[in-house]
Amino acid sequence: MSQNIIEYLRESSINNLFSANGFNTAWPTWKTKINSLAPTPTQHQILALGDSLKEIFYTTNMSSSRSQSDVSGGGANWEALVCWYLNLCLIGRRTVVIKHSKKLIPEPISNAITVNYGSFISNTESDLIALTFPNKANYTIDKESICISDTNGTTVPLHKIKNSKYNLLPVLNALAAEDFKEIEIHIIQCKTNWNDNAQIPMLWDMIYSAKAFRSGITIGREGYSIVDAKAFTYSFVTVPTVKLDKIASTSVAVQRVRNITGGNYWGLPTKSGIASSIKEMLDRNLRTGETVNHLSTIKNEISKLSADYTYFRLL
DNA sequence: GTTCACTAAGAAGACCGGTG
DNA sequence: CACCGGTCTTCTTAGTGAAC
Repeated sequence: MSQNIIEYLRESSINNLFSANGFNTAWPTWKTKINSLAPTPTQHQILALGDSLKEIFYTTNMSSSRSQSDVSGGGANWEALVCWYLNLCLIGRRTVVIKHSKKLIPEPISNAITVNYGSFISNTESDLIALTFPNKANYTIDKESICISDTNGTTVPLHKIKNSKYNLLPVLNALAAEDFKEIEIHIIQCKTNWNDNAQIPMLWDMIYSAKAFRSGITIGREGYSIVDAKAFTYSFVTVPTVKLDKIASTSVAVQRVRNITGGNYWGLPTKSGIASSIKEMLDRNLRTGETVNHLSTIKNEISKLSADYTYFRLL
């Protein structure tokens, strides 16, 4: 089966979600809900799942007993659900959403988003990262045909020596180093509750959008910086778990995230002055790379859900 | 030299009740 | 209504040792 490096990265990203225990146990319940919302999925139904992500998320939150394990696992699960949904809407395009993992993020990218506070190197531990790759041959041809040299000029072997597994991260590192200026980086900060945590995305967005600091803080290392990437945004996605009547357009929590570069979103239909549906992020931040919109690319790929895209485990 | 499996330690994260 | 402090579990990563 021919597969380009972008779709292989997407597959690896989704498989990584299922390797986490919390997501794996929640999945059967969510899948039932998703199947009822999109029974014979059309492109419109798939995209519209974004309006119902909160509903899907809450199907595993119904039990009245609120144990500490639900609390702790909730955050990682929400991240994973958002990651799964965005990747599903991005099939066939050149954008991949990755849940933070050293195994899957190319080093030039993680170097670029690193914040140095004096000599302290703060890996932002950002939740999700969306990468849009350029329209170049290496990203569209079969991943087995890629020919790329690393930063030392050595050709990167496509497979590991012993077990012949695909050498994903080294290949990505080399590609990202060579094409860094043409790659878009979008950080997607996920939080389940809104009230308590709105400061965090606000502060990180301030840091990333600031041109200069009085002292001590710099962004990027090893020669890579977000200002050199093709685009950079920072956005916020919440469930939210707070009661909706407590959120008004005048609330501090809303004001805090209103102006961040990538926008603020939730797993509900768009509400003017408060937050947009997560599905709007696709058009706003993750649109480039194709001339047609997401509905068109999903429509083209939808028949492959039972073949090339079984790793979404939708069926 | 490379890869895998396993273990231990560290960090992240959500949420709630109390307070001014 | 915003903020703070405290709790507890899960996930990730680094490290070690064994096998090829």
